[in-house]
Amino acid sequence: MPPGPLIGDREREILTAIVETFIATGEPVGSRTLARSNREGLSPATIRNVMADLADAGFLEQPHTSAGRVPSSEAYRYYVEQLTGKARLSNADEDIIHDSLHGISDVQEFMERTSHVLSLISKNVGVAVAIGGPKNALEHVYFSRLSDQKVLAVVVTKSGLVRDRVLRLDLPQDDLDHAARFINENFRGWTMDAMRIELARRLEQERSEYDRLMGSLEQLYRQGALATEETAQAIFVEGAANLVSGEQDRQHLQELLKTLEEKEKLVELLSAYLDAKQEAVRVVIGLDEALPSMRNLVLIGAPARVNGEVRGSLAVIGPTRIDYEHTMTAVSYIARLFDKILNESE
Amino acid sequence: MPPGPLIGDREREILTAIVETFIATGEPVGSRTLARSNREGLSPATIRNVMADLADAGFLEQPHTSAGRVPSSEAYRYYVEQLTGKARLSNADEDIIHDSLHGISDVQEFMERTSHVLSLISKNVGVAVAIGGPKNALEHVYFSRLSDQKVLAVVVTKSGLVRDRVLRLDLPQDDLDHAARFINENFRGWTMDAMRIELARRLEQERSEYDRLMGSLEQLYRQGALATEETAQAIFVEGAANLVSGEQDRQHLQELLKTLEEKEKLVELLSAYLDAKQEAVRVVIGLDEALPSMRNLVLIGAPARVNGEVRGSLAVIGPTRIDYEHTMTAVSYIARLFDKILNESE
DNA sequence: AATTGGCATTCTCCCGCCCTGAGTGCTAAC
DNA sequence: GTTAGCACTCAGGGCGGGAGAATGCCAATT
Repeated sequence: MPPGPLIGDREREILTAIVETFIATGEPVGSRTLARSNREGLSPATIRNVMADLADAGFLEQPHTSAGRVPSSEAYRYYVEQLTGKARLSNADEDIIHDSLHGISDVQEFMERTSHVLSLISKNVGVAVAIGGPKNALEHVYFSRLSDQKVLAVVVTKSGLVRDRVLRLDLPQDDLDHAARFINENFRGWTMDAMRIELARRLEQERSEYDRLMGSLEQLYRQGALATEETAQAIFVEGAANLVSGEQDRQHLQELLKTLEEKEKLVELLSAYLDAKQEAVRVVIGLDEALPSMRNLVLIGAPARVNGEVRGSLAVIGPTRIDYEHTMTAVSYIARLFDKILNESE
Repeated sequence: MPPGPLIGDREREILTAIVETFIATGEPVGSRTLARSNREGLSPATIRNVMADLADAGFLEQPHTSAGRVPSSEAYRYYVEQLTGKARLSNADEDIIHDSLHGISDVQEFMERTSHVLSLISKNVGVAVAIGGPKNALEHVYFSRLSDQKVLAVVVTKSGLVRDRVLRLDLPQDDLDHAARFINENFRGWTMDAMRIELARRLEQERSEYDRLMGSLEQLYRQGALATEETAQAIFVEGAANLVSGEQDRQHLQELLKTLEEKEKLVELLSAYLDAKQEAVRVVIGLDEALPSMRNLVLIGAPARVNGEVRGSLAVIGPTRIDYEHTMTAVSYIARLFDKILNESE
């Protein structure tokens, strides 16, 4: 091996071969197996030498002395990096995707279906989040009295997120209508953030003089009628069952499933690793840094954009032994589709 | 044993003892263990005789010759039947429940939290469904144009279910407003079912003469703006991870988790076993009749009513080895709470 | 100098074996 | 009706001994 931890052609080829056969078989791969499958006729002994080097460099690990080698996290990272990204989805997969996502017009529905589709074609866990960030533009609001104590507030944003909540509030329908009209006329098209700030300012300003409209607005505002969480509006997780076959340790499996049920944690995870700036698919290897129960799992995700604006993220969570190329292609395909489908429906 | 499959006092006592220790330990229970724990000093031999009788009657099964006995489904049914139902919830449990369900005012939110609470205190799978049946009374509807091609339709029922959907429809806001006003003025308080039937009748009647309002109504109706599914509006399942420790067979576990992800199947299951007439908690042993993947599981559920009207159902799904008394108490406690909490907020 | 063949060595996994312990069923005695 | 005793059955755990797969190293080969 040349000086330094640099990897030459031969090493690279063998490393990817190891990673690929390990992904395929799930068992530690030895020099003999490798020699057979390798197109250039290298002898097991040669390969052993290379493998020893790779092990020194931290790319391979040995479960025990007389077992084959297993790729380390570093190896997976390296492997993913040198993928061409030129792979295409099979027709069957494309059909599944199009059948499921055809004719959808709002973000939440898209995400719901997407988590399902992703879990289906990746045979792993599909995750999709619809984000209602502060930059979201207000389409309109709508208040309606349900009963003495309850008011239904519906906030619709331009991005197609609908948020309804029931408030404990006792205002007559007339006042509600006035408040809604005021907001719709003054703030349509504003970002939710800007709207809230400006509204708060005006409320402050006119606090002294009593005004019926301002009174209603204040009450509504206080009760959070206009809040759209900065974090997720909706998160969809599907295919948890697929992890059963992979994970060996019973205890661990249980923790894992518990974590997948805690939606907030997952949202954090996604937002921690998938940032708005990134363009394409990102692969995160070693999720246990963020969530200990997720050791041995990887995340393959991408932001979902419409006209460059992030509206959510989608991802597959699976074992390190996942089919990287296929999953990455699928995720990126759906991410692009997201833009296309929601664009034409707006 | 007296003639016929009748069970005497002695038999009953031993049977419940077997069921209880099996639930506690999870291992086949033998005559010796039973003799020790039994308050009246019966010898193992005597117990053996009784056990043989019980086995003949179909209440006990033997995994293999030299193992103890395991209760059959029949035994569990019998056991549940003879429970007094007088048990009270622990303070800790009551606190958890009240903390989680305090101050909730709509059905969907209640159900969401309930599934969580149930899974927490039963340490099994908590399920809760909010039903928007055809008997649901219309509160009001609301239509709003989102873009050229899209219309948001919100239907609110008296029971507090909110259903929004985005339609592909191109009507001006004015027409939408007219349509909404028409429906609200004419049909407020009608059941969704009756409303749809009557509306269809009127549309049919006035089909010949062109009317702008009727035109809009027809389009909205056609697009399903007013449909509230007869089945569930929302189903919440939580605690699937709890099944991991119980189920031994890997394959089976996987099927099980898959089934739990298929919400429709679960709704069917609940509606099949929990009928509106029943008053209190029902225990269903042997779910595999309905869903094969659910062998070895039981369902402990109850309808959730407000003022006698069914608004949903809640249940715990767990292994046959579940703590029946505790779970039944919890389910019935929350079912009663449902009535109380939603009553006072209306 | 890079490859390769050979060989001793080191492990895990699996199979068969035996033994132990728990539990039953039956029979005879109380 | 209850109990003690006893022969019998069977799963599970511990032990031992290959078989098989890999490795590491060394010496031979190109």
